[in-house]
Amino acid sequence: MKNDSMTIGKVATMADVHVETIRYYQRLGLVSEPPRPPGGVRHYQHDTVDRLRFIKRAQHLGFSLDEVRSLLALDDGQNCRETRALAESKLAVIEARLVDLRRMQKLLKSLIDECASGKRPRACPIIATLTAD
Amino acid sequence: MKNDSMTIGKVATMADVHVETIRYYQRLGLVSEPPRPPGGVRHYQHDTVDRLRFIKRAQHLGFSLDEVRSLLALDDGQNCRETRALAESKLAVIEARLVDLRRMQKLLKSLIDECASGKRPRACPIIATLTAD
DNA sequence: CATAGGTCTGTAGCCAACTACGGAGTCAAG
DNA sequence: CTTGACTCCGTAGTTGGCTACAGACCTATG
Repeated sequence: MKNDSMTIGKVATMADVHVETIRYYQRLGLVSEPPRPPGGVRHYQHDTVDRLRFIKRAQHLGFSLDEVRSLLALDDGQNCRETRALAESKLAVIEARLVDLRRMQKLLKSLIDECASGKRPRACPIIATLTAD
Repeated sequence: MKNDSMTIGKVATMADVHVETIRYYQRLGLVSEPPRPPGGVRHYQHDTVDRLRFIKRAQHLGFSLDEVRSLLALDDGQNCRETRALAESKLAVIEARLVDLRRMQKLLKSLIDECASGKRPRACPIIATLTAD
């Protein structure tokens, strides 16, 4: 039973961000600001919480707020052709990151195995994982 | 036929970073500074280039310089028990990121497909991809 | 109906990660 | 052996992404 009308403080708590961060995102246009009822305070719907969570997760994956903006545009966008082109370019970025992350994952796993089995003769070449073209 | 002795400018070009960035990393201890021959300039080996590339790639994957430092410690570290614990915690981080990235990838793919097949009835719920717990 | 705690607006400060610059020294091509 | 590009070292400035007030205004609760 979610109350679909919250003040900014409640939204902040639910999305685990500061109130000021929400306002900052509003200034950047990443989150929209509902109209303020004359002489009252703004009320937000639950989708604002989702949007904030999305932003935070995407940042964690290495996207800047500018990149996040264009990811969000996929959600907001109308034009199919544009949306598709954007989605394709973002997909390429994501797939490149997946490759790098999988390399790191693999390397860490083998490092842990080596350690576990007592060997580990020399320093492990973790740097080599991400230096290939 | 790589010349294994370069000045800082050459290293910067090869790693595609600014000279100042290298010095900055040296100050942070992420990259070591070879001794300066009296009245001369420092010379670097190719492994510095690798190290710089690694740092940049890792940053792109959402790791801060502090986190990068501990990844590099895996390469430099001697103690097997420590190394293993560190590797395990980094592995967990990486796997969480992989999950999020795969979600995004999947969503973008289906978005592209929908667009291609002419349908796409309503806005696509890209935000939903990363809002799940 | 008072009052504590939340909201609003604006502006200023902070931290990470660079980036730029000044002035002196070094070096290599011509 | 000059000259132009590069290095060194220190310090100051910038950008992105917040974070912290200040002072006025709302609003829920007892």
